[in-house]
Amino acid sequence: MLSSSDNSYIHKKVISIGTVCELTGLSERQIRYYEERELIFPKRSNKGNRKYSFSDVEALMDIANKMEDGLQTSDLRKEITSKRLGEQKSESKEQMIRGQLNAYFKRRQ
Amino acid sequence: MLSSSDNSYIHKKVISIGTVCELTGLSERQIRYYEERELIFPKRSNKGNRKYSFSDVEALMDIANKMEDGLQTSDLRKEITSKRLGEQKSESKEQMIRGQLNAYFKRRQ
DNA sequence: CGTGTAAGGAATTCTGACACG
DNA sequence: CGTGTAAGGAATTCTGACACG
Repeated sequence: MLSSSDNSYIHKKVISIGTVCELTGLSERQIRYYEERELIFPKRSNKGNRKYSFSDVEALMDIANKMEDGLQTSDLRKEITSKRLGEQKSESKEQMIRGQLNAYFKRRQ
Repeated sequence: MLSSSDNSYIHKKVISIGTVCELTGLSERQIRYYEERELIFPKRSNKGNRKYSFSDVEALMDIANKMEDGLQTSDLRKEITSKRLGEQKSESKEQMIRGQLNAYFKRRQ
């Protein structure tokens, strides 16, 4: 029971950051920052250029949505960790609620 | 009955030429030349950079093999056209034989 | 015919830092 | 905390052309 399908190409790291920006609507700054916070893990080419897979792109779109909902990168980091431990359901429910509350108060400002 | 599978990502043109070189072992020059001969059709980014799909990469590896077998780009061009017309079998058989003969004589030189 | 290469320019990407808040 | 930006450098990509054969 895998969450992401194992189509030969989805995990190949071949897309450079500019193209990822176009696909996700995120800025380079945001994408690099999410890497710094260990939410995504691009490969590096010989000369040091970041290379992303389609699954990275999917992950980034998910991250973008959750950030909009008011979650913090630390929340998303925990989510990734707890996914590994199989405790996803209860954890993410809390975070979903917290995010929605955050978003609510942001709009009220 | 499609020859290439329709996995969401295989046809997305997101790979830049340098990465295609790494994936195929071909030079930039060769890849651009095969485009000039209308064997592949990359997209262009806003600023004019070529973007290839995984299916383009597969096509290039096929092209590379056939060029090694002694076929010419014009042969491969015909092959593509005849594929569209559904006359693939007889045509490609001739070309295969021609290619093998060419390769044979090349080695004899 | 198919491919290498030098040429010059334009666009891409990288890092570390300052800024705001 | 998350993101924008200016800075300077290095690597990428592009086109048109000459070369060999």
